[in-house]
Amino acid sequence: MYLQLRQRLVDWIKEKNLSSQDKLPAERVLATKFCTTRVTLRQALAQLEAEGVIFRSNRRGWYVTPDRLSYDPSKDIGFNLYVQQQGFTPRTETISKQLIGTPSWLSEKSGLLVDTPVYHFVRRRYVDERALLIEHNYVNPQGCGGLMQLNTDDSLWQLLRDEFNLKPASRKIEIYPQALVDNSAELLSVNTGSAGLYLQRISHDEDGRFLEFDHEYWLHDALKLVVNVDG
Amino acid sequence: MYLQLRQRLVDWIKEKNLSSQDKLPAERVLATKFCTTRVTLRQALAQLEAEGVIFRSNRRGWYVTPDRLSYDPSKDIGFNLYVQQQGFTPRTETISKQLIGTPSWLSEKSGLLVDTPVYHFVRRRYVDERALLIEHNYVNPQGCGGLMQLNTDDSLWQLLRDEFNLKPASRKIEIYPQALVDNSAELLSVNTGSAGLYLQRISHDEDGRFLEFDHEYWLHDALKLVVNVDG
DNA sequence: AAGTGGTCTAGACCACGTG
DNA sequence: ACGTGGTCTAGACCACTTT
Repeated sequence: MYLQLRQRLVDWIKEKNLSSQDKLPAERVLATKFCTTRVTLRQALAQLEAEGVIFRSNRRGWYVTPDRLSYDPSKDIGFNLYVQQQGFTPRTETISKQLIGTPSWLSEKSGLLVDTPVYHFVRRRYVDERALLIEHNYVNPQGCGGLMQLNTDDSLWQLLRDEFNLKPASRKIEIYPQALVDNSAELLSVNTGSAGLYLQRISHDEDGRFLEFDHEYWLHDALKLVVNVDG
Repeated sequence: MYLQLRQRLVDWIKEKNLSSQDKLPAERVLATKFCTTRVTLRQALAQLEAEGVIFRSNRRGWYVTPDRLSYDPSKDIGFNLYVQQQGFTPRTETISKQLIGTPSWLSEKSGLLVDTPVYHFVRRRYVDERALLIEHNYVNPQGCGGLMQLNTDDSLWQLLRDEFNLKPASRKIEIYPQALVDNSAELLSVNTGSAGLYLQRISHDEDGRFLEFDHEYWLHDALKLVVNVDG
């Protein structure tokens, strides 16, 4: 029954010509309109959410999902440029930036000694005013002292390249589906346990020196990764 | 409440020392044990499912999720070898193989003319007897006639390389989270709408000739993609 | 044949977002 | 202040799996 309802909802959305980011009526209204219980309706909505057709924003209601953003994590032209090239409007918020001591897990991954200073940035990125991801950057301050005083609402890599002449030569990227919980879920205004995509990237320069470690927590329906590989 | 229950379940699993692929008790038993409703229990279970802690197999019950498989889609050493290297037991089932006419969507992606013959393989891959993915391969028969008569329960790329001297020179990979529906969901014994990861790969040889197009539908909790990128 | 997971009903309360 | 989504109750039936 909820799968039939799912289909009726899809048809209804198409009929009403709802498009990207448009809001659906309240659940009780929809349940009445489609002659069903709220529970069953919510199951149909959850189905469409899983398929990426609609999304919800924390107690605010249900909306039609925009098209996925294409994203190549092996490039470093910067998020904002990427988004613009695809005809969307980007925005980045720097939530926090500080100089911290290298934690042990980062030490293992980067080779930095524990408690060595390292820059830590937390940023939230939007596309068309929908928050799509939370990004954590850990940057080796060697060679880019003063980075923290600059405006980090654009591409970090652009700053590193243009201001400090730092370029990544090799990158190791890890990607897997992971539920959004705790901080990431809160900052993205989604429920704990919402489907998400986790992306991690570690970059070294041509001398094998650690440059940057990066975590990204994306909404599950927000992006399409595109990678070109040779050889 | 269901988040507290989630935590109690985690603790209980740890206490009982349940490990990879072990079965949890029936939902009604758990609901009684933890003094709650089946509905609330199921919400806690769904939370743990989203986090990849447990998984369910079609009306059979809940099980503890094994570790993720690491997987580099830019390599072509073959699934079976990959899995073995990580200490697991692989298995591949060829569900269907046939020579079909190139459909229009594939024509656009590959450059093959519509209705030109192309090999189509559908395979199901297991790790430790858990079905993790459904794979569709479309192979350009030029240069590998007779491929369909060979055993395709191992690496296709190994066959192409060893039997036909075909090697990919460039690959374009697309990856995104996508709910498992219809055939893929059925073949993997999961409910329609279960979280999954979609992976698509198109390979050309050094002359730019189309070699192979590949779709993969993975369980969301089954893999960790690892890609190394230079430059 | 029994038990199980999947689904559904018809309510209810609460905390949060919005006006 | 109101309406909303998020959560919960205490049942029930069915189809499928397992015994």
